[in-house]
Amino acid sequence: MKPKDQNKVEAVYKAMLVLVRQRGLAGITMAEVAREAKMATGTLYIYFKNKESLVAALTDKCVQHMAGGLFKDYNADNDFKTGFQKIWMNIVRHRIAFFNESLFIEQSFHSPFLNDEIRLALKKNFDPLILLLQRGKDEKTIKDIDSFWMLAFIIGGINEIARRVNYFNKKASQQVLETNFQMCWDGIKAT
Amino acid sequence: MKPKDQNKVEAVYKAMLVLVRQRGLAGITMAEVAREAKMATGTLYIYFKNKESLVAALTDKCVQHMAGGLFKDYNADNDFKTGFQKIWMNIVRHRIAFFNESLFIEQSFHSPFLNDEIRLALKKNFDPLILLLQRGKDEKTIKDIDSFWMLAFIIGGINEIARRVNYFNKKASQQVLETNFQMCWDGIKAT
DNA sequence: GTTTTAAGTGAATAATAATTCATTTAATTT
DNA sequence: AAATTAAATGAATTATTATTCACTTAAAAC
Repeated sequence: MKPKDQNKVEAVYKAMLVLVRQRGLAGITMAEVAREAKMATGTLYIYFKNKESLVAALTDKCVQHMAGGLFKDYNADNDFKTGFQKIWMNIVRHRIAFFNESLFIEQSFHSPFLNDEIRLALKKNFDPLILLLQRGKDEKTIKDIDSFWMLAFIIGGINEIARRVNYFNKKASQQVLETNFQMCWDGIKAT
Repeated sequence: MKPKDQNKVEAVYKAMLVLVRQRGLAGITMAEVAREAKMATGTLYIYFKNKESLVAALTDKCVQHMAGGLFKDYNADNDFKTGFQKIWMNIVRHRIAFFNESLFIEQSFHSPFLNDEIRLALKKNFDPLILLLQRGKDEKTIKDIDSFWMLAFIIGGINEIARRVNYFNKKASQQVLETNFQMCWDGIKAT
């Protein structure tokens, strides 16, 4: 028997991300996705039951991916600022490199497809970061501000960097990232 | 002759914003928009040539709206921080109150519809703010950081506040806004 | 109050897009 | 190397959605 070509699933995901970036979830058809992924329309339906489950599967994958790597190279023994900077850099680099994925999540968030389970998973991504912030507050290293809003401040800035790198075709050099981190840090550090 | 009911255009815009918030640009049909706006499908086509021009018209309107009010109650005689805070508050309040409009712009940004003219108009919105930042840098009140990135820092934080207010149904009290402004200010102020 | 004109209606039609399926292709097994 | 099995194909079908249009309604002109 002829085995399933597992590369195809990846090819479909990649095609979706490219097309959604270009035209939005509103603007793509299964035929286009198949063409972009270099396969026949019918083949799509061997790997995915229908459009809805394709969107759901990719959303899930992107959400998973976003969670992994958050604490990469993080060392709990480091002082708070060092650890926080590590994580900040991890997030910003991920958001820049996988901007299409953030975008896709964002779009599927506002679609007839997405369910509450995925919404919750998205929020849970940041639980470890909230714990870290608590440590910083306990040590009086950072301001005593509700983590919900402090996280908004941190993540908002990061998101906008990724947006601008992608929309305005800017390069975010190490220099630029460090400058941006400095603004973030000065914003949250205890006074 | 029977005159056009100009309220209908507004009703259609409102319906679009409500539905796009719920289901995304991908998930709405002209029939649904008409139903939500309490009119027959055919009536939509009296006011808008087709779906594309409806999306374009609403995007344009939202972009215009976002620009107005940025400098409301701003007094150039005030010291830099006072003036900046005024504008920061204007933006954050607008983004919260008209979150559906930001969302719609965002979605139409990634659609087969949007043109470069609108993209440019969006960017130009912030030109006056960039000028203001320059003043702050000249006076050495704020850090000497490229306005492009400083604006990313400022606007990113604001956007995320608006998102969280809307998605997590949080109330952004004056207290919360002031705390958030403080983080932003500490981030950009000269050290 | 009759005529005229354009708005408003919603079922009918046209266009587009999702999904299926008869057929072909290519691994694997015997 | 023939038989078997499931993947792959893409045209045909079905479903959905945009758009039109013959008709109705209501305001304005006369």
